[in-house]
Amino acid sequence: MKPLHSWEVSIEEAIRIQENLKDRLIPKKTFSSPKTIGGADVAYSTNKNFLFGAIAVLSYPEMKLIDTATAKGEISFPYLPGLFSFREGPILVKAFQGLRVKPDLLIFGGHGTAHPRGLGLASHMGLWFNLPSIGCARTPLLKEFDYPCLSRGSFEWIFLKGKKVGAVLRTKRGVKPVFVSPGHRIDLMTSIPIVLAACQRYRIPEPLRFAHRFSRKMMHGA
DNA sequence: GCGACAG
DNA sequence: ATCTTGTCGC
Repeated sequence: MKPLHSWEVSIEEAIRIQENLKDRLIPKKTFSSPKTIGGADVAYSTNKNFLFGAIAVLSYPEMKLIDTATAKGEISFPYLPGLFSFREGPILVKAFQGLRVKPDLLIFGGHGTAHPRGLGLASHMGLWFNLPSIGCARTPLLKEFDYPCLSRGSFEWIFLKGKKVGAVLRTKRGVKPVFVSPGHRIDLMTSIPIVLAACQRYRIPEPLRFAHRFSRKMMHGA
């Protein structure tokens, strides 16, 4: 795939890139029914110098592991809420290139459009890979939302300037909800049932759980 | 200026 | 994110 831009940019340039890429997002479903779903996650070494990206591809809706790829790299961008993709993006691109089976859709451990400038990690990487993508974060970034009731599947909207940009979704009864928002080539209403279906027994979608496990495994072995 | 702030 | 022991609950 062709790089959309350089990753070695200043904070000001990164923000400008986000504002430009935002208009290229396709906020609607561009696929029929996904046969595979990938999960992307990154682990950080204790010494604070390296990071390890992992992408796991699972069959959908069976959620059986089909393929996986990992990559190691040096941390080259600080952690700044709102600029997360510039920190984890490069290593995820590297991991993605090692995949033998490309997924029909990708779920990221971060936000999509539920982001101050409408371009979280999932949106950014969805554009980069030109794939439908969903953001599924464990904690909120935007603050305008209510908590859903305790039953699995219930949700509340996340708002940004009066617009619904995401959902606080209860993926497991009585357990802290996750924060779902569409990334690229998908809409919010389509994203919710997909994330729910990807959560079999745990709060976190299976593709993300696999990716998390593999990224940590690589970190310990390297 | 101060607090908030995905991982 | 990562560092960590026990501990409460299904």
